[in-house]
Amino acid sequence: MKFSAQEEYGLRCLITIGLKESATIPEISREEGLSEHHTAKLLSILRKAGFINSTRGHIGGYRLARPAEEIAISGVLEVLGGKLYDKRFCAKHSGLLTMCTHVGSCSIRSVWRQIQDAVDTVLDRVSLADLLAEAEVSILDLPKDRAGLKNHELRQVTNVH
Amino acid sequence: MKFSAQEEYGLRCLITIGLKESATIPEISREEGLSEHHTAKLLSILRKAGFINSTRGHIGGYRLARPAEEIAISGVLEVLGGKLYDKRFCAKHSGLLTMCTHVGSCSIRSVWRQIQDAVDTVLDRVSLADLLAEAEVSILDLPKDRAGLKNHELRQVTNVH
DNA sequence: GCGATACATGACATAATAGTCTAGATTGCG
DNA sequence: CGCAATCTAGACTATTATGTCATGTATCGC
Repeated sequence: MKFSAQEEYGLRCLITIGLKESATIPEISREEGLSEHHTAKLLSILRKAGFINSTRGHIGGYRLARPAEEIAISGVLEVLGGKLYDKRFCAKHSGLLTMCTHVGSCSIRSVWRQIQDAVDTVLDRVSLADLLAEAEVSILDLPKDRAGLKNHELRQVTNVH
Repeated sequence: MKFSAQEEYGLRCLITIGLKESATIPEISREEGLSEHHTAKLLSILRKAGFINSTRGHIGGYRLARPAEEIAISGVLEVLGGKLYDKRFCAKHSGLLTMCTHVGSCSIRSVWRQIQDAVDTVLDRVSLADLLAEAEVSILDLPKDRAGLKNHELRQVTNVH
């Protein structure tokens, strides 16, 4: 069970846009250390899903389509990485058979569902606004705690991530 | 965020062994609808991780290395599919940079951790014994509820999976 | 209008995952 | 012993996820 790269990077891009109100691909790309093409691809997914709006042209860029409070992280992750346990799951895992052998007696399915529920419970409580608030606090805290530290020193303090 | 095929199939194989006390590759392969080679690969992972023991030769096969009560599903899934959020995660997702831009201010990391905790809480409560009990009950229930139904009828009742 | 700055899109290349196949080693039985 | 049933290991292939690239479209300011 893993988070996909698309979930990680896509969510980061969304946070960047939220923090800056408005941002262009080159800006986001620079901030997150992604190529512009890669960034464009991720933003395209977020835009098609209705989380952000785009404006073309000289002073164009992206901004949130709705207030951050109304953007649930669960929805964002679903678009970027799919549902953990979706309806097609069992159909896709019937091995060589056309039908899963466990019809009517699938004890694993219940575990998957429980996990899905637990994850949903966490995610439904978190909106983009929560993440933005957290990011802002962290940035403000930084100079106080770590003023004067070089990058390689910082790495040790924070154990990288 | 997805379950991997290896997690799904590997766990199923373990359940089959638990239910039958002892099972061979051809048996498990038949029950789960997997090729024998595929089954062998999955069992090899489970064996190396110490969940099952193997015996070669004519009357060989696999059996649980410990009582099902002592086999935590969390451990099994970790071996089959890795941790959801492990230490190398952020290092692997720094994009083109050698170091993540969010050192010291990573709001996403906290979401990933919360999800990881929620999943762990669910999984730590479940042992292989719980899954075996559930599987046995389901099998016993079947004839009562669905006696006389053909496969294609069953499919409709149970909505496949 | 035209050039600079942006976004849009789909084909392509690369890497990770999933699953197959070949060859070999071990054990029990007659 | 020699054969059949069983596990073991690792190379190979196919599929999917990731990320790049080339090309095209829209908007603004001059």
